[in-house]
Amino acid sequence: MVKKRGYHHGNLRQALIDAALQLIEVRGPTGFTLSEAAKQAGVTPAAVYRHFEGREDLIAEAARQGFAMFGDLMQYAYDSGQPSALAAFEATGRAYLAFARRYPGHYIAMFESGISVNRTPELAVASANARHVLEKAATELCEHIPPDKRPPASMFSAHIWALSHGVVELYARNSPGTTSPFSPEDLLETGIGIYLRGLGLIARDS
Amino acid sequence: MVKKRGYHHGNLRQALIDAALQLIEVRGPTGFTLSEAAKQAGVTPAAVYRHFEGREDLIAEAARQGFAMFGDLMQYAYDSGQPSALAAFEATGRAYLAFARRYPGHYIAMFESGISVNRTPELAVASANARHVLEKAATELCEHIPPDKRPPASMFSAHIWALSHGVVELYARNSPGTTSPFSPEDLLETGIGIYLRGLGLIARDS
DNA sequence: TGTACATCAGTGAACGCGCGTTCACTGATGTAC
DNA sequence: TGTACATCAGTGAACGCGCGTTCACTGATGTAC
Repeated sequence: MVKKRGYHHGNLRQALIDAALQLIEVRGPTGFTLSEAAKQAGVTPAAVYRHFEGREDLIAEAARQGFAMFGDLMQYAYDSGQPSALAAFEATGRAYLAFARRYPGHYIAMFESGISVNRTPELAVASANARHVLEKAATELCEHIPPDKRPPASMFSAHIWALSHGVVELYARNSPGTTSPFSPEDLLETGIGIYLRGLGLIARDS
Repeated sequence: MVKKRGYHHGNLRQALIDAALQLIEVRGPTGFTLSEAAKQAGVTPAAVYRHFEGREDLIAEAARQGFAMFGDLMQYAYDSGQPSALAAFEATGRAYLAFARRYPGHYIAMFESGISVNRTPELAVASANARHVLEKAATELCEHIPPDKRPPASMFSAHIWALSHGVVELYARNSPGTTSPFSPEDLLETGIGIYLRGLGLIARDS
């Protein structure tokens, strides 16, 4: 609970977003209600309308912040792997899963809340930026493949995104019944490893 | 609308399930309400309780039927590819996507509705059966890999399941903004192809 | 430094709504004789 | 074949609930003079 400064909250806008994220994380994308987020921020539901147009707008902003962090994290990981295209790519993949693990509320708001990425221009920009980081890493790595055997970079990155997302959804949630003897991190790392070997990007025995 | 036989409906139970599936497909996993499903089946909400314990129970049964069909479809595809382990495996993968495409309501009820696969014993069995088909195909294909380079079959099948699920969620929905120049079918087929090449199961140039 | 005043972030009551669920009931169906 | 009756699938009214949203308001804040 944030320390209140008397009548005015101080930073209600962000407090509402944080409350929303926590509710989404605990109760799932459906479990979020505007009223409850307001209550958790110590405020009347009506106060929300000073800062957001409504319920959807609140989720959209939470998702936007998620995409912004997501993009930054992947960008940072990408940079940390440079100048090796392979290292940069693998770091980016790991960053994907790390983000989903550390910020499940954001991840759910971004991918499972049902809000369109085109709902607001800001959200669309943040989402496109994040996508671009992964695509850049994929494009760069693609250049190490002989052109005649090279898949389109957008297909490459779509494969990796799909694999990462699938691992998160099926194995990194506490989704009951869908357990696996392997950790999501292991699954993603080995999966990407085999995939890259299939592209001839890493040696067969490494 | 099903032809009614006077006062009694005839097959209200299945009509409710079908209505639920259609609503889930159109409105998303959140959009489903018991009342609306009842209305669509031409019946009072209270009538639902003659056939189901409540809202959750209805979704669980819809998901169970989905898993049953899902398992059957993959089993059929698997059989159709025999005796080639590779052909059987690839057919099973294609069947995964085909199911998600043709029965989106079932797919959503199964994987996105938030109901636990352990909610009822019948649901758990149906889900385990479906998983088993994919694992069998993976195990069989694994045997063509030299034991020292062979990944555990459960890891293998987890990779494929994750990739398939990711492709469905990100590219096979009309999820706005997440478009790709490639069809989901292409994405999954090429993705699995590269992956299998990485395992040495198909030739590098095929 | 002190006062008047504009701004605006919050209140609290109210609304209409659709939800899931319950209950006593009714009337169609099918079976025993 | 006809009748009495048990079964049970549906009705319809009612419930309490929490939701998102609106509105006129109030009182804290900060600025101009």
